[in-house]
Amino acid sequence: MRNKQISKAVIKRLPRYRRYLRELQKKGVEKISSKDLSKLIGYTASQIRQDLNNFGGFGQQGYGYSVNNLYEEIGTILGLDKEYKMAIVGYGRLGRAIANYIANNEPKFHIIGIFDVKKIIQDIDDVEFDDAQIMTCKSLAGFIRSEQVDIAVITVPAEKAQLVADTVADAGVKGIWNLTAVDLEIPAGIAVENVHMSDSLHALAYYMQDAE
Amino acid sequence: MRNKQISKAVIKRLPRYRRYLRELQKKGVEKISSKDLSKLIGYTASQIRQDLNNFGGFGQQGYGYSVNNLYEEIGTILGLDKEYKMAIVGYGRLGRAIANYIANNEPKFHIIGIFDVKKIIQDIDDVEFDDAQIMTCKSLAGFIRSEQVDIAVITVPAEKAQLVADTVADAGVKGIWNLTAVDLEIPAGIAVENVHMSDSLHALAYYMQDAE
DNA sequence: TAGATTGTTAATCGATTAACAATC
DNA sequence: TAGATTGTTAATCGATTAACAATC
Repeated sequence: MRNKQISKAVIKRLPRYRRYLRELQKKGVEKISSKDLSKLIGYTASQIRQDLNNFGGFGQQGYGYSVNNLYEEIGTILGLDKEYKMAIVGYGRLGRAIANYIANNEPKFHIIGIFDVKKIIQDIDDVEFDDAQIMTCKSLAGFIRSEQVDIAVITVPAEKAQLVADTVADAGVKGIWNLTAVDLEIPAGIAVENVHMSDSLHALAYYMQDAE
Repeated sequence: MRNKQISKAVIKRLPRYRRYLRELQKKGVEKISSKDLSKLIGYTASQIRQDLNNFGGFGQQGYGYSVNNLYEEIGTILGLDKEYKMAIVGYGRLGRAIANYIANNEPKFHIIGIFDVKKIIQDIDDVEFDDAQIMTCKSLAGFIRSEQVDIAVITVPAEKAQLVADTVADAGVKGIWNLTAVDLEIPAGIAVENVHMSDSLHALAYYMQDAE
């Protein structure tokens, strides 16, 4: 547990800062001021400095921020300097899309197990996931315990989601990434992040009324 | 354009209210007070009443809210009483997962066109999407114009995302649902909603540090 | 009517923005 | 050194919560 409680709004902005810093890095930009970053990212310079100073003084007066350094620092704050063992539960279309994304874009996150109601003999998409096995859900709890899985990714149908969550929580995962359309009840001490795609689509419908 | 500007925080909660009301509806619950809804959904009763009263007085003193009525009202506020024509741009694993989700769960959203760099002769997943054709991206702008597509769903690789956004914006879509890992620059008057899955995963990593 | 619960105003809390002294 | 820009405190703004009169 950290000393100061950082608001969710701040945490939600960190990955975004990191993405923009990565782009700057790619372009070979070495330093950036909060003012220039503000123009790029759309937050006020003041907010950028406030956000970063929750975690330490990463800048230098009169100079700005080192792009490389700040990128690394934010990674560390987020915990992206560590390695994570993941199990994907539910290997339908969404499960496969997520597995593919992680395998190709998230080097710190390792898919070590894939679970589905049926054992799928062969990955039809023919992708390698750190030699992850595809297993039936029966072996889920045992696998999480024995392999010390850190994160369970839940992509099962809505009506199965809570059952899966209970199982993986009980088996000792530290985090749950919930991609189903339901809110899960999770014991305190286990982190949960939701990607509610339907909520996002419905918000889009709302904003389209204003548009034209 | 509406008279009062409603904050994004409120809009983000509406789909969630609607989901819980749908569950109550399924269970045959006819009325609910803000107090009971609060217990269920986790927002304060005060906030629930404030949120709803941005749009009108849907309740009745001494009684509460009619579940059916409130469900319908929120749907109308969100614009879910209308029909939307959609084009999916990028038909990889994520595009297929999204197409499948929409076809099976979102009756008001109609996929009328699917675009990819290559024309895929046959949908390998063998799903019907309102007879949507699969076409190459070359025909994208023309299709959007002639078919009056309302929403473009962007699931192409990050480096192509802005190009696609420019194309569909220019061709006259009213909304863009962005599932790529980049932020898009979109002309004012076109609604955008982002599902940044990688940001969500990175936030999860952060919260796992507090957990244990 | 009495009890319950809304709709709405007022109070509080937290987050964002502005300002500026510190300092590179 | 002079100029630039941070780190941080203070001011403002907006969102959430509390309170209660209105009313079903």
